[in-house]
Amino acid sequence: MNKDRPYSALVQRLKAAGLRPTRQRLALAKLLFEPQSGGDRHITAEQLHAEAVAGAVRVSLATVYNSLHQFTGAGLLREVVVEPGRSYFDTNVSDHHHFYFEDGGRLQDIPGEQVHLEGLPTPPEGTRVARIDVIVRLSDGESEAS
Amino acid sequence: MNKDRPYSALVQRLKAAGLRPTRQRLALAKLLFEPQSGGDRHITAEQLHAEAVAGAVRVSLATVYNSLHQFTGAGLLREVVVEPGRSYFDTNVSDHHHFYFEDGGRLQDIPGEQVHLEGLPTPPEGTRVARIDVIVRLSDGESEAS
DNA sequence: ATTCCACATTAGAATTATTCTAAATTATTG
DNA sequence: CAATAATTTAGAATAATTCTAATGTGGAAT
Repeated sequence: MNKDRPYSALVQRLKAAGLRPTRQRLALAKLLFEPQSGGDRHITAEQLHAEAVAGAVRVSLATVYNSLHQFTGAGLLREVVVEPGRSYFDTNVSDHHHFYFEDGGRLQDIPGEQVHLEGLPTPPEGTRVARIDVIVRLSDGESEAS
Repeated sequence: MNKDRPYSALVQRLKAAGLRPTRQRLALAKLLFEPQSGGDRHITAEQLHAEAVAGAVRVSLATVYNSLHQFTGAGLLREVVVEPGRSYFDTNVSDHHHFYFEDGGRLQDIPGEQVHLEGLPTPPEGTRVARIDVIVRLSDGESEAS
């Protein structure tokens, strides 16, 4: 009784991205993009896999990795690298930046509109700017200047 | 005939950092910080280990990792994370940013003075900004706007 | 509907970067 | 020079991710 109504919006998104709307991709997309379960999220492959398993979705870790990379390639996700040996995937693909809480390893979005970056040199000949990442690393402790 | 004159400047740097100037730390520091061999460098543990071995320095990979982390903790190096699963160590610890060439995986410094970042929100209560990383990711191909 | 086939999924092995462990070595201090 | 504590080391262990080869599945064509 929940097999008959496909999540049409998600199906469309996947199709538009050239990805077959398979059972597992749909389930993962739902976890990632449906507002009630997610909204803006920063999630690792392991975490998403755990969520899927907890939600009675049968999907392998390999498929979670495959899907995350395919979604990223299709512009549905953005990969954020903050620490060596662990990748976060961000469901917010609009232009924005991040706070990173070093104690705890959590990420938080900083809207892109309010931040202005000036004085960057022009990229070398033959290259173009694919993306600019700004990561503000935070530690526990009050800032010193009063 | 090169054992008697210690690289006093490096010895001092290590001592000042609370690290014993051992044979291997000294050799690694030389590779990292001596202008002729290095200057501003972005290097991985594996690369540094290979250089050491090539230079007839007997040092284990574990010690290279240990030393890199100790140097980083002491403020002699800065760790730069650009891609999952690989850490670069930057011998330039002054305030600056990076170009990252996605095709090829190379890093290049962008001097900090010329870049201005405005409109960042104040960090949440109880935290302070440890560092701000700006990574401009470059792909091959000319920028589209003429 | 059934068949077919390219695309997807999977379990488990393999790989890669890094960290850990416990023993051997070495720098420093007395 | 001996004692002590820090350091180094080889190799095992871990962690995240990717690969592989076999099996399963979506959807177009019949």
